[in-house]
Amino acid sequence: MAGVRVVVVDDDPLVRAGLRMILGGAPDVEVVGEAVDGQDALDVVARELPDVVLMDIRMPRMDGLAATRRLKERGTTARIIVLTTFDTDEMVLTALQLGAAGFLLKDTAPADLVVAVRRVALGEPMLSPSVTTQLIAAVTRPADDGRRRKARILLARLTEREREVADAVSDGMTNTEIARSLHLGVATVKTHVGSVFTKLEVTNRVQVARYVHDAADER
Amino acid sequence: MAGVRVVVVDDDPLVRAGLRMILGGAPDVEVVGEAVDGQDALDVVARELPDVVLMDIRMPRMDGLAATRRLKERGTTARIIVLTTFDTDEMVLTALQLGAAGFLLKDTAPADLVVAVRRVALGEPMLSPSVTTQLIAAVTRPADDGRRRKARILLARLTEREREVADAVSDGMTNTEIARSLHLGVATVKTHVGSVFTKLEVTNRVQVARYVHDAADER
DNA sequence: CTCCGCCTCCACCATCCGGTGGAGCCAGGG
DNA sequence: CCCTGGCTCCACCGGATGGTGGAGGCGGAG
Repeated sequence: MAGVRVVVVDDDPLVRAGLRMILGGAPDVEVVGEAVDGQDALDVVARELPDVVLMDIRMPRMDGLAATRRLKERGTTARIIVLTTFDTDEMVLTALQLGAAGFLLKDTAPADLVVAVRRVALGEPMLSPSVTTQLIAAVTRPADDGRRRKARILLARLTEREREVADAVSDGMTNTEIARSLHLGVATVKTHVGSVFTKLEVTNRVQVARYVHDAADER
Repeated sequence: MAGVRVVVVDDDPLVRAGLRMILGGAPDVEVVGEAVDGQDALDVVARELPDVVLMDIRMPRMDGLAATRRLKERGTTARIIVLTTFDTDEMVLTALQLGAAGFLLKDTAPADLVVAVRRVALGEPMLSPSVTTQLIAAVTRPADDGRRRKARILLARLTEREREVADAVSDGMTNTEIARSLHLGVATVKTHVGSVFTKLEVTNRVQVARYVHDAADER
């Protein structure tokens, strides 16, 4: 194999030159093209069919995320590494959802950049540590946020039976259906539903459903 | 600084020896203790107060995930790297939610293992490529799963007004409240609620709330 | 043993819901 | 110009819901 073919996309000539120099130092990597914005990138990638694209985000005309989307829509085989100075949560998630294979900060060490290009060319992902941290936060955070905890606490005050009834209620069952399904009298169900309302401090069953769902959605 | 202090936890003596040898090759890393299972690990970590713990998952008595949870509960300052042969989605997410700083497969190259220990000691995360891939999948996937899409499609059939009413319904409001809040007659609200039921193919408002919630929870 | 909490049920009643079958108004498209 | 679809409202009805007060059984804590 002739090495990894790379296209560099950045509106700053200095950055392009720097990347060219860094990547040029690796014998198995070859920079086969440059683009100055997203629009340009579409053409260059179409012409050069590179293995990897190093894509800046902030660029005139078309930004890196939009360009990534377009490339993916066109079914490009090139793996895309997003390369930027800033790493907001939103950008990270957006880029990855668009199918970016890597997300690196511009403070990445030259050696790591080369490693990233090689790894991504092999189909592996490569993220900067802080990006990984954000990603971990993204899957960890939802595990315990505000109203979730409140819902848990309130639901914990329910007795076993009440909880069963509350679950049934939030499945959209009527009292009669619940009675049948739990082998109870309708009167009993109504009693339980009543105490659920009191304990959760609500006045109708839709609100019960909200609490149960909030407390539930385990991920 | 005297180097990174590491405790190795694995029930297999061969694995422990191997790790000791790999890490021993690095002058700035020192293996200060070993444990043969999770229970043991708690003691050793409490005694040695290491910077980093290399934790196997499959172990007798107490597995690595449980041990990680316990350590975190006790407010340990040690960063934990989970080290295992297998990487099921579930384990990865669980470990990270428990606060593991790293998740490495046992096929990791010795050099990378040392790098991981150093990076984790500095507070950065370190994941094997395949683990990173899973993590990306985990944050990308929820963007469109089964009943979510169905809910979206059904809700799309609602008119503007009906959608407003549906939202109000799933906030737990009564028809009268909705009427007031949207400056409508109660009769109108009832009409809208009726068509919402028809279009969503449900028979009561709790089920409407389910659809709206399913379609909603953007992440 | 007695009290307390939970579970089970009852009756009564006002209100809310959900279903049905209308009707008038308006804007956009054929 | 008429038809369609969305929005607004009306009346009527049976059944479901939510609120109140009460009662008996049962098991555990004091």
